[in-house]
Amino acid sequence: ARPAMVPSMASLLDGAAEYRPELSIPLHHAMSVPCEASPPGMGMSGTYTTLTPLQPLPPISAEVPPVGQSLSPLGNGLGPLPGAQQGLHGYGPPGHDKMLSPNFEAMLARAEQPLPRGLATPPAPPLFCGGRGGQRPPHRPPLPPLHRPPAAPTPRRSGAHPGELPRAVRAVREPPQRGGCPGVAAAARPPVGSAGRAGLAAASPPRCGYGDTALTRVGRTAARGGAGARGSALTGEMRGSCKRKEQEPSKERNNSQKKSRLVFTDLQRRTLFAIFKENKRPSKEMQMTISQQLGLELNTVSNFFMNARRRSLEKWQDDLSSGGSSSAPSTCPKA
DNA sequence: TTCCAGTCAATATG
DNA sequence: CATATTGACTGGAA
Repeated sequence: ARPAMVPSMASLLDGAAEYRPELSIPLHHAMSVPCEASPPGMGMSGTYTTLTPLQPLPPISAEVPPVGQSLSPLGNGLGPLPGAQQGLHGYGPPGHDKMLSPNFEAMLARAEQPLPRGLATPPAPPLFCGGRGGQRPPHRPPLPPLHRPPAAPTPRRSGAHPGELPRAVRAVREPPQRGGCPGVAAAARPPVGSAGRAGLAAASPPRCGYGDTALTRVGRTAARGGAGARGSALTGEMRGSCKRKEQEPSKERNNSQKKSRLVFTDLQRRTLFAIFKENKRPSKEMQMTISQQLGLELNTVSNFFMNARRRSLEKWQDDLSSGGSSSAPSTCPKA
């Protein structure tokens, strides 16, 4: 009983196939998402996630041990997601809400960049140029209240995109870690209490590229008792935000527990971006599936899309205001 | 209930 | 070390 899956989605995430020769399945090279903005010399084609329909997707489960969720691949051979939505529906029709900023592709491009690991890695161009964030960017005045640009009318709750869900999010595979760190992805979601990785992280050199992200965060993550804690556990406490900033910083901060920010693995990031590119607002079911397949929490996935939507917009506005033509360069002109 | 804007703070990068 | 990036959290609104 597999509801229609989004073919586009599946094809969407193609390109990563090469990572796993063993699984080498003819991926639909038809549309590797990112190619458009891929930086020269770096086709992301090689670094993509493969969400092909009906592909065995053991990788994730293997590399990203879901804390409590079983990432059963929705596909052949793999059991249906346990609680899950075998029948995902809700994937917006591909290309549905394309409210991407013209430059958004840069984002994808970045996401698609090959792992920096040892390879010639192009300097990752800043995606959301000007990345603003909470920290007042020295060069960037606080963004004025964003008034949604006409061009990107966010269909509030567009009733969900009646789309199909890519059964896709299934065969996500971790690119071969060039450095030889197999299964770094696992770090993305360290099993609760997986302190073991701490050592690894410690050993790893600090600056690793996205590809290494997983490792990068491990150290702290482990320290905090596992990323699993993220989200729920940390709810509130460590996150001094908005109004809560007043609270004493040291107070609820469980002493030694420094909250570590989750850093998506290359695979996760790419997959998410790829999906985002197709569907800015995946349905809940879809998000759940994605989360399961990627070994992330639903909140995380949800946050990702939320941030992506917002940031892609900001980026866009930014470009516009900068006088940049919307089709501006994928790279941040400013700065 | 979900989404968003505003923010924070951990990370990544130069 | 300074700055940029980005995942996450909060309160409020729809």
